[in-house]
This record gives sequence, structure tokens and C-alpha cells, in this order.
Amino acid sequence: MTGKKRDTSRKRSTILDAAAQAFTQDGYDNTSMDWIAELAGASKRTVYNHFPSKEELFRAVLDRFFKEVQALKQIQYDPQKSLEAQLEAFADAKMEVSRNPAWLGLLKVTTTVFITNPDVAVETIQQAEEGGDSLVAWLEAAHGDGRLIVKDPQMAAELFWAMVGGAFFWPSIFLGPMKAKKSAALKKEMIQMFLSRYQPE
Amino acid sequence: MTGKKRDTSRKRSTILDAAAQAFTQDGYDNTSMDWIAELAGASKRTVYNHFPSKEELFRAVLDRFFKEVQALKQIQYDPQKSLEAQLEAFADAKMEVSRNPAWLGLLKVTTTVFITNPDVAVETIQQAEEGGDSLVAWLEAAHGDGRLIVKDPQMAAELFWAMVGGAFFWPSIFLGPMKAKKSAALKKEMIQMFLSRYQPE
DNA sequence: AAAACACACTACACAGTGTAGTTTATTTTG
DNA sequence: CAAAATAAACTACACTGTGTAGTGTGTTTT
Repeated sequence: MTGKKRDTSRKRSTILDAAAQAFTQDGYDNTSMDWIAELAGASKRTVYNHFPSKEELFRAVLDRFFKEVQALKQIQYDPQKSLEAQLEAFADAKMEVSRNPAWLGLLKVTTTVFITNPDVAVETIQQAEEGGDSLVAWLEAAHGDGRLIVKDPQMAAELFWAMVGGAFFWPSIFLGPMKAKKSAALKKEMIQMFLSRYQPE
Repeated sequence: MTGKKRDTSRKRSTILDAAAQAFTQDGYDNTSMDWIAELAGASKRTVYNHFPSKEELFRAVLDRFFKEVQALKQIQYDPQKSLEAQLEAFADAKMEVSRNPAWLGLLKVTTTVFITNPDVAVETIQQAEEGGDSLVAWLEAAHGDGRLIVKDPQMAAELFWAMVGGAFFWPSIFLGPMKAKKSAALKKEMIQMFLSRYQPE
């Protein structure tokens, strides 16, 4: 009575890998399902048996990607370490994503898809925010510890991410990864700026 | 002997308008030349008589757009006015672009095209930077005036724009224009942060 | 017997061209 | 100065060529 099932997860993940690679290299519109199938060494029919449409396949690629990235951003306040070092860790977490070429490629596609399909954007971002960012908690901890004076941690965190995003993330997307020397200098100056605002005398 | 020429600039600019509108609403890939022609009340052949290809037409739209935006960013240092007010003017100039819905639409398309066609990006950005931004000069002036201490104006300007970009510009592109109240608060805090880094005691 | 394959096939969208005929502003002419 | 002549700009429309999402089906693999 029960069907005989075979392990289908390997093929599925091969397809996912191929799709990620294809989307990364050529963007969403310029990637054809035929090409993904060929890259995966699968027939197009099999691709469609695993994923009902190009859009669904793309979402599956995105999900996997976002889960990988999520893991990086969890940092706890540590009263022993310097504030600079800890803020640097936050910044590094976000910068890491745009340094890895494979990830950077996916970021680009994601960006264009998000812009043209706001619905996909909203949905994906919501999911991502559930395991959200620990900077607000970190700021509250540092405040409670007397090492910072942050009246509005929410806004402070927003500005911090705005700086990291504006200084590293977006430029990388348009111009490719930044020279290590330049990014180090920018990062240092950025953290200085942040601290001079919120550090007690 | 001399050819009789007729004024063709009106039709041309009608087409440009239609193209801008179409690209804004539907994005580059989802806009067809047929649709632009119909919007412009012109035959497709006429569109092609004015612009040799879809890409050229798009570039023409971009050029006009960037020239309009350029005009906003020219601000001179004024020893009479408060630093806050002047920095606010810089921030407002950039924010203005993402507040105007028509411009915001064009920004979105531009972003996606820049990501998928780095060559177009580089070319356009180069052109835009010629009439570049006056913040570096402003910082040097304020430094010379003793009201700020900025060792590296280039980097300071970069961080300033990074904050404005990360805090207003990019969020607007994904989530639409920001609530006035929120953007005012963010802007104020951002300028505070910038000044607490570079202002003498 | 489930999963994968090969492959033909539908259906559509769209960039760009070719061409023959029509409008319109300007120039020429009476 | 008005009417006719003219050439550039424009229109309508058919047509080529191509790319590609998604399906249907019969066969092979595991």
C-alpha cells in the first residue's frame, strides 16, 4: 500500500546549487530553466517536478541563502571586551556577506528581484527579521553597564546599520568588494564616530 | 539645395517622457518598445527613428534624470549659518530624490540596471561625478574656519553620504518614502553623531 | 513503482526591420 | 502674398527571428 519512495533530496539540492550558481552569474531574468537543468545535469522535467515554477525555485534558493547569513549576526554583549572590538564584530558580520563573491552575486540578484517584486521582498525580510539582529540588545546591555549612554537604542542601531550599509554593503554591490585597507580605515572611523556620540565623557 | 528641416524635438521629448513613465512603472525588462510608442502616441518606427535601440533610449532617459538631480547638490559653506542647518541642507538634497515618487521610480530602475550592467553604471556615475558633490569643499572650509576638526575630509564626506544613503536612500527604494516624522528624527540624530565626531570641545 | 530522462511541442512576448503611404512645415513659384 | 511643390518626419502594419516558461508523453533507471 505505502509507495516505494526513493531519496530525492540529493537531486533536489543539486538543482538548488545549480540554480544558485546560474542566478548569481546571470541574474534572474537572464537565467533560463533549460540552463539550470543543464547545469544540474538534470532534465528540465525533473527540475519542474521538484519546483513548480521559476519563481518558486528562486525563493527556495533565497531561503537557503538567508538562513546561512542569519547565523553570522548573533553577537552577545561582553563586559570584558572593548566596545570597539565588539562593534567591529557587528560590522564584520554584515561586511562578510559582501566579501564572499558567491554571496555577493546572490545579493545582487536578490536586490534586483526585491526592487521589482516588493511582495517577495516583504515576505523574505519578515522571515529574516524573526531571528533578527542582536545590536539593540547589545546597546541596551552596554547602556545598563554604564559604558554607553544610549537614550534610543532602536534608532542608534538603525544608524549603525545605516552606516555599515551605506559605507560597505551598497558600494560593494555596485563596485565589487572593497580594498581591505580602505574598508579597515572606513570601519575604524565609523566606529569612532558612533562612539563619540554615545560614549560618556 | 539646403535641406528643409522640421522641428523634431517635441516628438522626441514626448517619447522620452513616455519612456521615463513606462520604465518607472514597469522596470526595464518589463517595458516593451511597443508600449512606449503607444504611450507616446507615436508609431514604433518613429521611436526607432529617434533612438536606435531600447538601451540607447534608456540611457537618454537616465541622462535627463541625472542632470535634473545634479542641480540640487550644490551647496556653499556659509560662516553665518549653523553647521547643523548646512549639513541638513546636504542631507535634504539627497533625500529629496527619494521623496519624489517619479524620481524614486526612476531610481529603482536605475539601480537594477546598474546591478545587471556594470558598464552602464560606471559610465553614468563618471559623468555624474564631474559636477560632483560639494561636501568635501564644505568640510575643508569649515575646518579652515575652525568650526570643525576634520583630518580627512574625503573620508568624512564618504561617511556622511554613507549614513544618508544607508538611513534614507536605500530604505526608501525598498520600502517607499519614509514617514516625515521618522526621517526628521533620524536626520537630527545622524547630524548629531557626525558633529560629535568632528566638532572641537 | 517512484523518480528521472529525452524530447517534442505550445504559446507567447518582444526587439528590431522593411515598406508603402500620409502628414506637415518650409520653400519656391506665379 | 497665396498656392503649389517638396522633402523630412511620421504612421500603419506586417514580418523575421529569437528566447523561453511550462507541458505532455513515452522510455529508462534505480
